[in-house]
Amino acid sequence: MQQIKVRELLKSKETGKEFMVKGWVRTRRGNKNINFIALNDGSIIHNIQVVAEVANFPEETLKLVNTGACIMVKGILVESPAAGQPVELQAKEIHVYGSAEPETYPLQKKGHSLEFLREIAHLRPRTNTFGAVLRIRHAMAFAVHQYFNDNGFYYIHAPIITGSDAEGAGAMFRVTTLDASKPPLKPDGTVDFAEDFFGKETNLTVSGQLEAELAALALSLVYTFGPTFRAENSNTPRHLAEFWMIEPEMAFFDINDNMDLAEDFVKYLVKYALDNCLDDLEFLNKMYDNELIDRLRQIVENKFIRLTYTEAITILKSSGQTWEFPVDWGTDLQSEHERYLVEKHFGKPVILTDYPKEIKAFYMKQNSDGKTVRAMDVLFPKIGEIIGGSQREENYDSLLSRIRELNIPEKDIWWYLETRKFGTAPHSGFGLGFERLILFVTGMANIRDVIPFPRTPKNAEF
RNA sequence: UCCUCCUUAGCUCAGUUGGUUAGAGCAUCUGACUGUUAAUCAGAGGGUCGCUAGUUCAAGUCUAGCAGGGGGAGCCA
Repeated sequence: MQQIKVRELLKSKETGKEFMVKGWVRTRRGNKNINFIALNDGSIIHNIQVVAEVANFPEETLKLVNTGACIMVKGILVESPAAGQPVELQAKEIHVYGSAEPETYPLQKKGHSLEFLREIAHLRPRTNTFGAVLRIRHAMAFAVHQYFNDNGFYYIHAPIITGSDAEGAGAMFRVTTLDASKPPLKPDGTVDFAEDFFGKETNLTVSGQLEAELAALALSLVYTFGPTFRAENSNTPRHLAEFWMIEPEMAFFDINDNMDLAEDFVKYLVKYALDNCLDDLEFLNKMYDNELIDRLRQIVENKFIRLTYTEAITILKSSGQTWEFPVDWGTDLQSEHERYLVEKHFGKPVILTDYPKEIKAFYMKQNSDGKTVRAMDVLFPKIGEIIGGSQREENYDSLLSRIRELNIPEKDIWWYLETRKFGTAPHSGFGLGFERLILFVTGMANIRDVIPFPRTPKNAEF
């Protein structure tokens, strides 16, 4: 007899037929004569109700069928006489793969706080919430590849170990095989990285963008999707030390093409979730955020607002709000300013462009005004910046002079400069924080609850 | 890293101006119930009050330090 997933079984019309399911017990209840077992195998948020006539099973077997236990059930699928489920499985045979002692199993039938579940991240995938989040996370990863493949993009694997910190996106984690207690020293007393594994100082990547640019200037449309590492001491519900980032890079795209792509891409992903994960979204909508599904629909249906940094400053200055941080042309926007624009003033996602060059990265293309660059940030309600991108500076001389202005060591990125020397092309790209997308789509409030095993300052457990 | 709040039973929390034996709900265990839906009902067990030091006749309660966690800020995705 072939095993069937709960997801298929619940849809099955083949009542009267025998099936085998395997999964983990959520609850068992009942009386002397009959037991009801809610069984879940993670294939769907719903459980199959297994009905066991107590007389048909040895006492020891049913005693082990507690919350958390892993069991196999063979039984006849029947229409359920009671409300709550369309079908149920009339058990003929039950085998316990692994019991879960009720007194010590940490997950109970009742709800747990998300903070507590973070402490038992090895068991939290067994909860409804994390089942839903992890299935949605999978669906979003799949949809990312689907979208790009359908639109002629190629998936590039950017290196995870890097020898440069050219983007300056943040503090890095060093990668070394040197003995930390007695590293080889140079005559001046500093560590001699020439003796290290790669013969130079290396770190974990903070961005695959520069490598993606190299590939875009050959394959035209590319994207990366991989882990990214930032050693910043960030303790917020929106930051991780290890997270996943999606970075498309497109030759022959200007900043407007870039915005069009970003908007279309994000809407595709949200729509994909609504079309393919509605069971899980309905659960999250009910348990955590009553406006979740409405908010997702609004994203898909409405055009994003596009305005320049300069226009945003004007709106903020004339808003009549009192700010903790003053608004002035030339300073970066603070969270309170971004939130006002997205949540109060417009009430929908906003794409801000043309920031002052001083507050943006060296590789962004300068506008003819000499003051601003073709940057774009996509700001979302609740989570703030979900995408950061720009048109890239493709002119060799302009890029080089900006690199020199900022004292970026040329020897580290000679290869990046060479792409502008040989067959340069206008191009653009952006980075989408995958976990921030999942935060938005699931309605979860803390980024540690949308990745299976979060890495944050002082926490690398599991 | 800064600001702020929190830490009491397995979980979620209450605990008065410092006062004698620290409570509740859920979970667990025992019993009842012929179809339950986070089943219900009755009973029972369960505590180094985060750790350390101090103030006091007396500390869950006040003070300091440390640890862990939440929220806000910065950095950013």
